[in-house]
Amino acid sequence: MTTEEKILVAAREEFQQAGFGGARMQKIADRAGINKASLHYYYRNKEKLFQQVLQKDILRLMIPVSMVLRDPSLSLEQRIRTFVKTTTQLFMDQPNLLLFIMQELNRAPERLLNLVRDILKEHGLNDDESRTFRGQLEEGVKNGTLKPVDPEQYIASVLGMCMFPYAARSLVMELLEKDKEAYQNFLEQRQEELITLCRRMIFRSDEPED
Amino acid sequence: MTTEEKILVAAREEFQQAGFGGARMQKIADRAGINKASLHYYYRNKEKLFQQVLQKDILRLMIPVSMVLRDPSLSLEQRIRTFVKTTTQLFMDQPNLLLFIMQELNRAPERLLNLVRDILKEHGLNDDESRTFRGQLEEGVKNGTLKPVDPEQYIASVLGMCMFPYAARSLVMELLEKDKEAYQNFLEQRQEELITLCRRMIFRSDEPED
DNA sequence: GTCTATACACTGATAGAC
DNA sequence: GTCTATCAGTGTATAGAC
Repeated sequence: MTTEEKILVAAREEFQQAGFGGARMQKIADRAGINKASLHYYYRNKEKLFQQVLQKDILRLMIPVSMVLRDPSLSLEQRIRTFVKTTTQLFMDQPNLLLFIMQELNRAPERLLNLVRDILKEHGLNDDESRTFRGQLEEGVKNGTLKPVDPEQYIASVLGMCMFPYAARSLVMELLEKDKEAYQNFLEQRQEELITLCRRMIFRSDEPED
Repeated sequence: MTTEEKILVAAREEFQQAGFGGARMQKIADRAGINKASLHYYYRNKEKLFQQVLQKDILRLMIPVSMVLRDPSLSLEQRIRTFVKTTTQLFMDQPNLLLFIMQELNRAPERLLNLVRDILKEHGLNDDESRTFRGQLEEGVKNGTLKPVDPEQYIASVLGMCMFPYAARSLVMELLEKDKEAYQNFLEQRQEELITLCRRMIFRSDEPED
């Protein structure tokens, strides 16, 4: 692991935990096991370092998510399963990733939205709209295979169901009166249940069709 | 409006936007239209001021939410409707409230969880467990009125569906390719759709029963 | 490339006049 | 209660030796 990488890892931890304003260059240097001056040697200043970290994290979140939403090879059924699995895996691995991005996207939207758009454009190369999540939902509603639903409202719901318990971990923990261990358990069991619940909102039967 | 209140409003805006570390006492003073020294006259230091703001905001969020979850006078059907309506109204009014609390709850959980617990204890005086959201779901599943579901997983899902589009506003906006105005529209239409979707996950029919 | 030492700006907080 | 002036502490960033 190069010094450059060690710095990025250390910086990510610090930025995710403290936010840009609360993060301290000294702490990042400590975590990375180097001197504060070396930090400025690799990344000219705090802002540049932050940009690097944030860009990497946005990629880490947006690429898998937007891919699952648009991958033309997936059936509707498979897409739901894949979406649940992908997000669960991602946030089990990176517990603070989502909230960090939500935070910074909210703090300075104009600075980041162009970046996000480029990522979505570059990695969402599927131009067959009928083979996206949205397109499949639209078609299913039109021909009556699915229960009537606004595709975008449904997508937002799936996003919320999959992501919110990770982003709002402490809040949900308290509302459900669970401790850390019980909540971890809860999240692991959630995958199966999520698929069932997502299906029920649109499918006419609880039985899978493919 | 007293100076004290003006400060709290100004401080909330600044803290919500910049976080504790990024917030500047000077900016709070400017927003409140007073001098920086007066800030310290009313609230000894930054930390105290922050605590005041955060406590008020936690109350603003947790009281209505936990009340809807436990109010013994609500039927299951009514509870879903009320939950959707309450959260929608709250976040339309206070767009940054939820994300701010998620942020701070994540940044320093140990400092805030006791506060949250006290609030929940004080305002969740319903000791008839069978008349809570959880209790009603449990009973419905047991006697077959409802589709089989884990009550807590369902509650977490409803929370996510209602709250996530507000907390992750920019993220969802981009994934759905909407601008600010279109997204506002989307959120207004969402109320109706939310009730339908929440019902479908547990009720055997789309028709309301009461 | 990595260190020590230091410059420089900023911020939270206080003293004291009015 | 509200202001001006100012201090002390901290944090980013750089200079320069090795």
